[in-house]
Amino acid sequence: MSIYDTLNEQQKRAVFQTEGPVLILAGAGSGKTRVLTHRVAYLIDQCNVNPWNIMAITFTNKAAGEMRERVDDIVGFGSDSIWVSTFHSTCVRILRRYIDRLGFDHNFTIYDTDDQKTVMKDICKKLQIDTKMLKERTILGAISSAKDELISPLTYEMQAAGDFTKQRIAGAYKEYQAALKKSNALDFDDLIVKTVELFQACPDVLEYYQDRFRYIMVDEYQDTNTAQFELIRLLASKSRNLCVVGDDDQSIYKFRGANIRNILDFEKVYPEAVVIKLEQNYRSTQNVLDAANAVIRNNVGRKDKALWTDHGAGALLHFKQFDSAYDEAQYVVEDIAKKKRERIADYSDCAILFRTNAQARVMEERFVVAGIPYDVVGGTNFYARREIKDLLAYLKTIDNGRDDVAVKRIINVPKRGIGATTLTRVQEYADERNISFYDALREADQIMTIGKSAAKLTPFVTMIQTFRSKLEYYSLEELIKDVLETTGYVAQLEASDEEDAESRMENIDELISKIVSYEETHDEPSLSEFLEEVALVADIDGVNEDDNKVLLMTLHSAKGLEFPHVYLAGMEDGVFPSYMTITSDDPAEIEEERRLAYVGITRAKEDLTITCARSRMIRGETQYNPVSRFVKEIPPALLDQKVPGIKHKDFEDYAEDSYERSHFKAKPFGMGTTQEKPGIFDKEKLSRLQEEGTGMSGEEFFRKAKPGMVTVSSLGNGLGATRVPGEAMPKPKAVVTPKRTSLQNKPFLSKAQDGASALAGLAGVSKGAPAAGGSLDYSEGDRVRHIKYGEGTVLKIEEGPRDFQVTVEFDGAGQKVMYAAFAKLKKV
DNA sequence: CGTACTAGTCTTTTT
DNA sequence: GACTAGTACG
Repeated sequence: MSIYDTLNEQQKRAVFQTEGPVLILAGAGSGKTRVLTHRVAYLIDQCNVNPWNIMAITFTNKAAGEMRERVDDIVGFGSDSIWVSTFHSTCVRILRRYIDRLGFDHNFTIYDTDDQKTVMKDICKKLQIDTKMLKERTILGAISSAKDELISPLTYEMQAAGDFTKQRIAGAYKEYQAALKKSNALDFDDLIVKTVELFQACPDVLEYYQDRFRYIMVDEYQDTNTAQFELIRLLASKSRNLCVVGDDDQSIYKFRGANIRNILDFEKVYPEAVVIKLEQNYRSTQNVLDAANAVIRNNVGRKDKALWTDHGAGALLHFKQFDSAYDEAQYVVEDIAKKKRERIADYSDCAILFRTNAQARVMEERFVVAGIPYDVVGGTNFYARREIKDLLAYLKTIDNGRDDVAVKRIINVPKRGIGATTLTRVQEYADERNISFYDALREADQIMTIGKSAAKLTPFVTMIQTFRSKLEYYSLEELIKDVLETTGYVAQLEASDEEDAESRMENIDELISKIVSYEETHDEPSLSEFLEEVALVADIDGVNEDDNKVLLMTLHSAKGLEFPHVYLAGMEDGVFPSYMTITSDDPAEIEEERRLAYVGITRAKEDLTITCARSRMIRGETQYNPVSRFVKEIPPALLDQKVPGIKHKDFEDYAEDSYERSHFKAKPFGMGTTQEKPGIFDKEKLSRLQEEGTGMSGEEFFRKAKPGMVTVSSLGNGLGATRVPGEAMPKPKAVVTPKRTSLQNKPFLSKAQDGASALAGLAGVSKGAPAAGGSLDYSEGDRVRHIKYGEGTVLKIEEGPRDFQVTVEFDGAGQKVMYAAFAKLKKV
């Protein structure tokens, strides 16, 4: 009995087909990771391939980590020399070694979207581009798309002929690349592009890696863009042992340049390719799969396949529509609480998936109130928070003085009385001499134009230089603590009476512990490497499956994951599929959304609950949306509840026969423009809803909502979102919306997100002067009162680097650790 | 030079 | 609704 006996026939074929190009079309839950890991094992064990010659590429660090772990489990030796990593880290690793061939320094920095925008702003000013007409975002988006397609500034310029906007973008593109080069920086897209350029320019380097990577495997191949395709093509062109795994039905990253043709045309590029389809699903029940199959069947231009399982039909899918997003959230949270109570499921068995990050909010509020532990994946990246970016900018400056963006970010943070005029002068000086901003600072006393201000700049330079020299014998932990202290960053934060100062502190502590754990887990920790790891983390990477928490995330983040109990929330036309795609005249966009729906449905192992709301607040505007078309594409027999009969004939017809259609037919309701007609909802229901939700009487609402006032927006299919134009809906009176403060700024995937502590954050009360340095009017063993938690006993008081950390056992809320300065505990 | 306030924008999805 | 960039003011 070998480890391969547990595989099914197709999986075996995929594992044993080691030579030449292989395309594995792996449906959701068909065990592709198993195939990949067994394939690696087979190569090493049976084919005597040196682990050193094997490369596996994934899209996220999490996927890479899992793969390495599982290979470790079966191979047992040599697995650390297998190259398992993401596209981006692979490229960084190669570039760190060879980028000098392209005229960069080895310690280049990686710019995130924020940094990119800063650079682009400067460029727009320089090129006198009116950012009202042409936004930085747009330009950067265009540049990013160009890079995804390996289009250089020069080529872009040539293609821009005759198009004024494109010409402007071309100019900006050129300047942007020059600016990055000057700062010795690369953006995300550059990581791939520059590696391809390197391979094209230096055949010896390419050959080195071709000889090294004799067996290449690429996961989630449907998500590769043209640049990534080319990178892989170059690497594999010598050995041709390229095995790609993907599912065209799960291609959901077109907006990021993913080219679905890469997988659809694989056999054209590699005519000798062996194609293997994995259709047996080991994850879900047949009902879940039937639903997924029925939905995805409405797409054209896909490789035909149908998932099946021998798991049995399983439970029906649950469907529920609610009056408001609050009710929806309430239901989901209660349902999870019920499952937990009845021991049907643990918290970590449940995940809530939605289309947009913003939808997490309403859910979060309910979870906090219910006291159920949860984690939100994504949203604002931990490393994108202001205080974290500030500190990283210090580290970057110490690491690479050529990074102008970093230097300018911190030159006056904390305030050093250095103003805009001084900065402009310094920049002019730097431009004249073609030196970096930081180098200009070093010569501050030479800059005639700034006069006395030079005196403010010199201490900054001295400080940075000191950090640099200390770095020789310093640990990174010591460095960051030194930075926090010497710059006065913490002192400033403590002195500020900003509401979120406390959560900022927590974030900083979180950063320190990340640095510490980085140092602990790496043999030769370096500042550059730390900064690089930090730049390349994905939201999903931080998810810890061992925590017993409900996970909230977007459908995009959920790809590759599975949960026994899945809730698909916000299934409304206008939300999902999004308004943008419904109004778009490119039918491919709806298809991409449908693939996203397919991804969502197939995340469920046992139980799938689909919910939607009749009304929902989106960007401060209440919208009324019909049930998502994707729900209507699910055969009614698979749902435990009928998709509600909306009093609109066409709509009903559409719902009724959608399952019968092999493909989404021409829209039954006239395309597009804004039409004046009353809403499509049952008037009574809507009236009741208005009364409950907005405080307006049903009468009043309908007076405002008469035809001519209510706009059925141009959703193309006439089913649109209705709203009262130009008039913001009054706040729902029945619903308490707690102010979010520290929750918003909570450390990325913070550890203790229990209800009580989060509730304290929601109350947003912690202001006040810090007690640091002084003494406390209570001591260990004393009884104290906290504004939110009530009374408790002080267990421990520890003197931290900048404040006392007080551990209190509260009578109601349990044990908490808090900063004395913020907790404002009163002795009783 | 630093701040407090206002007006405008926005993400749909992310390495 | 929330966040941000820009401006007017001290």
